[in-house]
Amino acid sequence: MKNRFVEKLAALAELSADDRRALESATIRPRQYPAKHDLIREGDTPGPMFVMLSGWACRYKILPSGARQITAFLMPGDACDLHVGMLREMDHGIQTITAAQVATISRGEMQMMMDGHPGIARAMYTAQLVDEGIMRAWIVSMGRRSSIERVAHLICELYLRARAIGLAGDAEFALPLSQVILADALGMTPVHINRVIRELRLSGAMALQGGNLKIHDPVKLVTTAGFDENYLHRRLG
Amino acid sequence: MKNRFVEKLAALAELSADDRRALESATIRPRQYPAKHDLIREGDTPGPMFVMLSGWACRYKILPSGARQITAFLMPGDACDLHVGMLREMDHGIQTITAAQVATISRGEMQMMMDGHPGIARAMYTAQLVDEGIMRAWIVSMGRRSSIERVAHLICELYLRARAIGLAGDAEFALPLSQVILADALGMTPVHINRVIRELRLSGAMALQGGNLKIHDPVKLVTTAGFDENYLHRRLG
DNA sequence: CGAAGGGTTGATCAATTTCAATCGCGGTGG
DNA sequence: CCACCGCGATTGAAATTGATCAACCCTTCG
Repeated sequence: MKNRFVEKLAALAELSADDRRALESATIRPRQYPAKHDLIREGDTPGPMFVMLSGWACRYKILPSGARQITAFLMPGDACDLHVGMLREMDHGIQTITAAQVATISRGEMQMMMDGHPGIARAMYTAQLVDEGIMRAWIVSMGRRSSIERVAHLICELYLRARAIGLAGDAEFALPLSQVILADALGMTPVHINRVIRELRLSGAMALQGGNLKIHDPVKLVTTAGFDENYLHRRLG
Repeated sequence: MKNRFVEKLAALAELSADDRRALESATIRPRQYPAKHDLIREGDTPGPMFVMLSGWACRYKILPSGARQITAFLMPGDACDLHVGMLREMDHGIQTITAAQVATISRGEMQMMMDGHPGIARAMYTAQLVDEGIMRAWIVSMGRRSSIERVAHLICELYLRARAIGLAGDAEFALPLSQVILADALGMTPVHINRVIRELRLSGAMALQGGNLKIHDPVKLVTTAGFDENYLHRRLG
């Protein structure tokens, strides 16, 4: 059973066997959560760092109107909030989407690990930069891409992220996101998401059904998304 | 003449006199750039860290269609890309909006400064967290706020940021952003920005003219924005 | 069996973009 | 000195995207 956290960091920076052991022992005791479980809520005092070992989660914010906006998806291997303990309170919540195994690492423990393992520190900082790049890409999508481009772009991003951690097949991966969740992430209505997905299916680019996404025409998908994978900064080989 | 960088960091974490001296000497020799000057372009190899000492700049991305999306505004005191030297190439550009004084700090120098001055390290990490909070707030705005709410929300953010660095008066501050730039930041058309600004003026909430923004009715502005300043994580007095 | 959640579809409505023009102002070359 | 140019702001009208409202279907699950 692979440790997705170690896998992901190893893809971002060179890790020694010792680095890997440290990361593995820090995440040896994950907790299991059901779907739709709040790991932390807006207004809570920040606690330890979360590490997703399996399952998906999201950051989200609820507006006064009751509308929800998802600001990030967390996939296996993703850690969140390296430094967040410095803040007084959370400005958003984090909730599981599927059942998930989540490890926690205290701020002190993480600090010690990064002090003693420069490779880990490098990988964590790079992961942070990638996350920021993803946030910027989301801003670009929301601001300047049409609904069909937005959906296609998100699918491209999620496919590459899934593939980077060994969760995607050749042109297919498990995408456990309901249309409501996609709508909340992309700033659209579920109704419109549904139509856009149909349009992408009819165009032959991709198909999403039963939590499984198949990319039928990668070139078409990438061009309709205007996707440039540069921002994900994946290390070669 | 105040050093806005030191001011800003001091507002985020306790800084000793020695910390301040270190920051000041690192930014003693800023360069002057004209408006609309690219500090770094998408595709460039990342260089040193930039520190804005005066003037405004923005991060931006150009899409294949030629459309531009601004993903962040940089104001005096803002530094960018603490760790960005780890990446192979920039996934976006940074351009001055007004004439600006910009200091550069090499990655090595910054590392040494943070190693030797824990207060500086704390302040930098907190600044980073605030920047991430701002990005998330932008995503929320673009996804789930109407155009008038978006504009009002951005104005609230910029006012508080300006005030935090002593650049805002009681209910007024210099906002050197053209309607085209606001449009590129908020994912709208300049035409519509114009109408929304008029609407906000007619409602008595605020007025923007000649690069100066006056808040006539703070309560109205905040409520139409649905603004919650929590995410800016400003330290108490 | 009934209810709930997720997906799908049609019809209508509203927000925003697009297109097209005009205006004012500061700079600049003749 | 002044006509001309370019940029930013402003306004109107038409076109379009995506939201809203309202069903209906299917599957799962208590």
